[in-house]
Amino acid sequence: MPVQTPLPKVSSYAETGLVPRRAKGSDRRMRQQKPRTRIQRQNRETILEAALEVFSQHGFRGATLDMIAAQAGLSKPNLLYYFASKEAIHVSLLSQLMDTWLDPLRALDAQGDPVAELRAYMRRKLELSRDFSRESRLFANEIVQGAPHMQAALATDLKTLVDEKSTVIRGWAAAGRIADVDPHHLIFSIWALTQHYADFDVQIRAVLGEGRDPMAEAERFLDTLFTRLLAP
Amino acid sequence: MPVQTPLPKVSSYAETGLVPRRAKGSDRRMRQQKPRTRIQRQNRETILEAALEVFSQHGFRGATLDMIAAQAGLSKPNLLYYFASKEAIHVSLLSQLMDTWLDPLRALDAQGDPVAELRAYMRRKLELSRDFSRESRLFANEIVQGAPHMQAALATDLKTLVDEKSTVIRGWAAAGRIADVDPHHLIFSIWALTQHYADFDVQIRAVLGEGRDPMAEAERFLDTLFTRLLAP
DNA sequence: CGTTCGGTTGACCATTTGGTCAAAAACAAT
DNA sequence: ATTGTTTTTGACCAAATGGTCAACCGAACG
Repeated sequence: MPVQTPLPKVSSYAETGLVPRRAKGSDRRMRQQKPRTRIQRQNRETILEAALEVFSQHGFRGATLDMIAAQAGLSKPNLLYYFASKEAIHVSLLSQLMDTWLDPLRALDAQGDPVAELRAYMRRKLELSRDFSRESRLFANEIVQGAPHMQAALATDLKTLVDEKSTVIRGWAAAGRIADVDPHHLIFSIWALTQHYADFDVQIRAVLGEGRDPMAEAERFLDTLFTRLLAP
Repeated sequence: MPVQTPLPKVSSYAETGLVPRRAKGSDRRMRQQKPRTRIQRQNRETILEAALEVFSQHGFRGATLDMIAAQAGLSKPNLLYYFASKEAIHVSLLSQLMDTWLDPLRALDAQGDPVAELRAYMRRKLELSRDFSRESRLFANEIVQGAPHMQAALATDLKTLVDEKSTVIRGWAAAGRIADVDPHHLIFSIWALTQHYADFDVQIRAVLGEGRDPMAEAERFLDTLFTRLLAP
């Protein structure tokens, strides 16, 4: 049994120890990209919502189909009628998430005011951390453990978008409209600082103690931080 | 079966689903705080090192005793001769880690030059991320999932130390020796920015592409960032 | 040399868990 | 109502996994 999991291409069974198996029954039907009936769309929705709750709290391995089924109010075999496997639910959740997650960066406008654009990006990311902390933790869990299901997406979609926006930012720096900082690391710093408030929520609350509002304080602090960092 | 795990005091079996059970055989002996023989000290060491490797890569639930045993080059029953349970290994690792992790902050000297002290703290944390990335990921895994084994330590040891250093920093700000920023969030930002490079390593490498040195670049970037943030 | 005791392990066990399946409901179409 | 299709589930299964235990090994000590 390999202890050092080799980095997989797209989807790894190494993590779960499962051997890929042709699913037979429902699989054929579920392969249809678009769920047909209303009940299908609705149940898939319910399952994904439940799975998000459970996966984000326990990680992939820590979550069980029974937990997800209970949370969704469905029977376990019923889950597997809508998704081919536990892994399929996880992957579905992750790929769906990726889009939402990148939207704020896509919105960064090369024509806008540089400092305002970057601060707005930071604020949008912070809002995501506040309003979609489960999604953030799901993502964090995945990446911390080596992104066994997302490697590909990171190196393609994500990299492409980041590189593109980095060019814009580099342009702004070259024009002297913001300070001369490395665009990639500037973006990393926005990710790190905003996601930290979602992913390390327990720690932050433990340290701050009762009666404080981490997110509200974070917004003020980060606003100051980026204003000072970016000033030309 | 509860899907929503209630937050436990110190050590929770809820996560594993196991019911506490009196260990009989080795437990009595292993309760002795200090390992007696050299071989005991050495094997415990070996096991913890192996467990660190495995836990940091797969999380608590994702790791198995077989993986750890294989990595350590010991048999599974032998692991359980030295530690009462899988959980005991995990807890041992975490409490050991806590100290190392806080050292850099402890070293923050109220008598030193404010900006230099804070930048040095940041740099020490970044070095930890570089040289002890497994420890960082172990910690991240634990916190992201709600810190089931560390709640207490966070709210006591950690909070105490952070509050203490926050007072120092607030003093510096009040004296106009650094910019007037919230001390707690300043510390959070150092944690977030440095640990991000360890915990999200895969993502960072995927985005930067080949032939770059994330840590070296991070050091320059973060130095700029904190210099600009802290300038009075 | 034999006993003792720390250390080690093969075989085993109970539970958990992802997944299957045949049959039953529920629902639609005729 | 009758027939066909989709949805649901109780009962199972095989593999994985944390943990146990009785027996075994090896070296120190009398």
